[in-house]
Amino acid sequence: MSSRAPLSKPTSARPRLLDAATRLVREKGFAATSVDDLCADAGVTKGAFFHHFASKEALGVAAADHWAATTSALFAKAAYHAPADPLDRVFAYLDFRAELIAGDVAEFTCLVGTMVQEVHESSPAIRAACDASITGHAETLVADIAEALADHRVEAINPRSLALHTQAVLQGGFILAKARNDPMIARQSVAYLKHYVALLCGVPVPGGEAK
Amino acid sequence: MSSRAPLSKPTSARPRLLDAATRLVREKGFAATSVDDLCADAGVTKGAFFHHFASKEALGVAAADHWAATTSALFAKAAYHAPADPLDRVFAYLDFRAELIAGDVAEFTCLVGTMVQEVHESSPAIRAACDASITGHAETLVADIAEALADHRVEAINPRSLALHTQAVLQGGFILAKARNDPMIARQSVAYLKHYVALLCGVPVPGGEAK
DNA sequence: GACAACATACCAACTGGTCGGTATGTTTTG
DNA sequence: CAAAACATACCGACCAGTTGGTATGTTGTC
Repeated sequence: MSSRAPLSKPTSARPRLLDAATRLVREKGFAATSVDDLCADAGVTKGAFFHHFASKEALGVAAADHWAATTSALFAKAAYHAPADPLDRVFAYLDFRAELIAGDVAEFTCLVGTMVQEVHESSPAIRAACDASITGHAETLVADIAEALADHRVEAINPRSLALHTQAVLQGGFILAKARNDPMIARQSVAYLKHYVALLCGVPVPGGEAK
Repeated sequence: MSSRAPLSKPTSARPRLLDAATRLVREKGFAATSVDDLCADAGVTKGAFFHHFASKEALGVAAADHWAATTSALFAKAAYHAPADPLDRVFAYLDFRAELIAGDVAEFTCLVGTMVQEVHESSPAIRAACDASITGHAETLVADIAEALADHRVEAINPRSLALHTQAVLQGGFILAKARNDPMIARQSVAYLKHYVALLCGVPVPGGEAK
């Protein structure tokens, strides 16, 4: 999608605009975030914006790609990969996701989930970039889930489908957190998902379960 | 909120604007739907719009209230209340929700879930109206869930919390359906939720479970 | 029951401001 | 000095909201 080489100095306009988009779009949504807003937040002029991005839509695609890159780096280096047992890794992943749900709503919610809800019909390019981010992240869970299910002789469940379900639960938790202005419900939904995986594999849910 | 007596003829501007909002906001989002768009779709003039609604935000609140009223009427008369056993009613509710997920994305997704994602920070009034719609619907599930859990000696689960979780799963399914442009993932998430409830209560999941 | 006083429902034209985007510069860098 | 990386100034379209009006009731009073 982008053959633009990121060889410029790190304080250049492009990365600052992507950071601004990551912040502002999660706060206000894509349509309500104007190009002027982004420029003001990033401390660049409109000329710089349209030097780096052909259109606002192109920025949306780049922001989704940027989000995919930064989140995949975050999850790649996270500690939940450490446990030797696959099921423990799945539990650790869910615990990690629950830990991330804290503070202000705009800080823990998902950029691509927010964007795709608005533009899924009007912008096929942004929709595809958001899909790639969500589906790509789900794909990183498939191996652990598949091993965990196989270890516990669970045969009726498709690992890829369950991985996508985990993302649905997270996205839904974010929406209810926004509606109720309270992160708790999102953490609780992750806890329910963890409980489901435990029941599925016939093990006690690690770390208590009062809800 | 409105002391306006609905004595006027049924083809007046107000209900047609609410219907237009229900349709257009689900397609394009709240910010991307202009007052002119709404007027054109409803076949009324801008003067009529601002006669009935003080602002675009006021229409958003009214649309959320209208959504709460129409959906609660739909669910109140649905057949899933028929089974004598509470757990069967919960399963029937989830089957009903899965049945509704069909056709074009904008036809089965949730107006208030879409709206609240965009305006949760910028408009407290719309956020509260959307919260009331979601939380109010979840509340209609609490009694059946509580009875079902009690019948099967499940004590560690709070019925109200589980009711909210069902709504999170649905909202998350809608987002993934938008991202992937495919309703299947949303129906599948409801199937996972049904499976969870079955495991929780120690009964076989009714109606098969291949995923 | 006639008529003034008022209320509701709507309309066409308009306003100030903001939108995404462009044209044309100037500065920085290899 | 050439190209990339900006900055300034601007454009037409569109935005939410306002204006001053009309047509059609409804209501109170004698």
